[in-house]
Amino acid sequence: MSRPPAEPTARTGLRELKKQRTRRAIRRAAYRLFGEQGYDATRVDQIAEAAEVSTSTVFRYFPTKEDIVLTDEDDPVLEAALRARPAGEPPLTALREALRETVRTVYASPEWVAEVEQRMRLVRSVPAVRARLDESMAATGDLLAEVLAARTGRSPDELELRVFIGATLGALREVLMHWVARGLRDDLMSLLDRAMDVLEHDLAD
Amino acid sequence: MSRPPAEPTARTGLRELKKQRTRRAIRRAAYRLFGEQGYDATRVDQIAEAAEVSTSTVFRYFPTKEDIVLTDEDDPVLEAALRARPAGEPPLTALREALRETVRTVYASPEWVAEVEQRMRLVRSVPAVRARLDESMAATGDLLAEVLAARTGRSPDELELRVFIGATLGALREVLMHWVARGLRDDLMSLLDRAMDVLEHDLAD
DNA sequence: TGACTTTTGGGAGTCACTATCAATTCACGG
DNA sequence: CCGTGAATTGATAGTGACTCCCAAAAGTCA
Repeated sequence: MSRPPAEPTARTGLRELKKQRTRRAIRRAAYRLFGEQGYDATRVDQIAEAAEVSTSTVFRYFPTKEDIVLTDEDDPVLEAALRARPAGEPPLTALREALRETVRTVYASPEWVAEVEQRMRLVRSVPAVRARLDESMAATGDLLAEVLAARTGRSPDELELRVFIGATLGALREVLMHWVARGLRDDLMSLLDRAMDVLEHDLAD
Repeated sequence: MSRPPAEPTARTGLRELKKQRTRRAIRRAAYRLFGEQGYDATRVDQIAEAAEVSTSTVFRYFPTKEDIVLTDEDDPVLEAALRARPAGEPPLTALREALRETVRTVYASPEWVAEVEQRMRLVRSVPAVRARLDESMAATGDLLAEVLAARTGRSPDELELRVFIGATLGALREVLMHWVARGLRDDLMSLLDRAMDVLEHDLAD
């Protein structure tokens, strides 16, 4: 896994480091203020001030206020997990296992868990954030379509494939909503399993 | 089906009539301007002016600009169709038939078709409108949960039930997106059938 | 017709977000 | 270690959706 010298990810040292720091500082400040005063009552200026950057900088890092909440570093994990599934495996099994793997990965990092939980609480309470989540899930759908289409040699636009993905993501959405509605107390993996069982067996209940 | 005299829907004559007229005028003006200049380039002031009302009035009728596009009169149709299904019928069949019935109803009215098509075009091109559609589909999900829970004597919050609904609506969303992506040329009913077949058979393809 | 209620218009204000430009900070070869 | 070029930042001035508020207008009903 040696990297070529000119990676597009880690360009030049100090600059990139500071950027990541700023990004984190903004997120941290935002989460703190959201927790203290609520999402709507927190102005972007306040977040900027708390993070010790200018308002313009906040918008340079996050295109919208909702994006401060939803950064979505899970997509690459899901994609990698799905690509790692054996070629012969039926799509639903592959997707199910990839989702399980993603949950496992997230749970392996305590701070990641904390972040996800904070995020989900905002998803529940703030409609705008929820809307943004749906949008990002749609993007995830496009991504999954690409990967699954490549696996089976079909077109990523084929209706049957998209329906399959749409149904699965719709189910996943309900899992997340159910989870957060009950105060994140349930075991996410179990909820996911129950949901995927519904999809696998027969949807006719 | 005779109605009690004091319906909350049609309160008093002239007032209500004018309201409906204003509502329509705003929508008509908005659709026209959106078509001519695009959604983003159309300011709410312009819509107000074209509809010959004040800007405040526009916001009194529609809480957001996106809501001018999405009014969703289909929900009651869907609900009625679902309630009309025989009690013994398995949920997926009932929901499938209810959806078919809804599509049929919409297609029975040419102007309704025109409206839906215009709406869908904006859903495709404007992210904000699409987000609003997702939100309204979530609300539809809550509605369906109530009705289906009542049918089977279960709780509307039960995960399995919500997953079932979420998956179906996810599939429906893909149908709509597929339909609009191909310029609304396909037969919507056929697309719906193909999608429901995917859900019914096995999602494993 | 006249009192009462609902709806409307207009104005002032808030806040997320954009565009722009000068100042600062970092990268890197000499 | 220094100077030049590139990336990043901050400040400022917008824009436009949306809210609040109040006085004028219109509809309702006795």
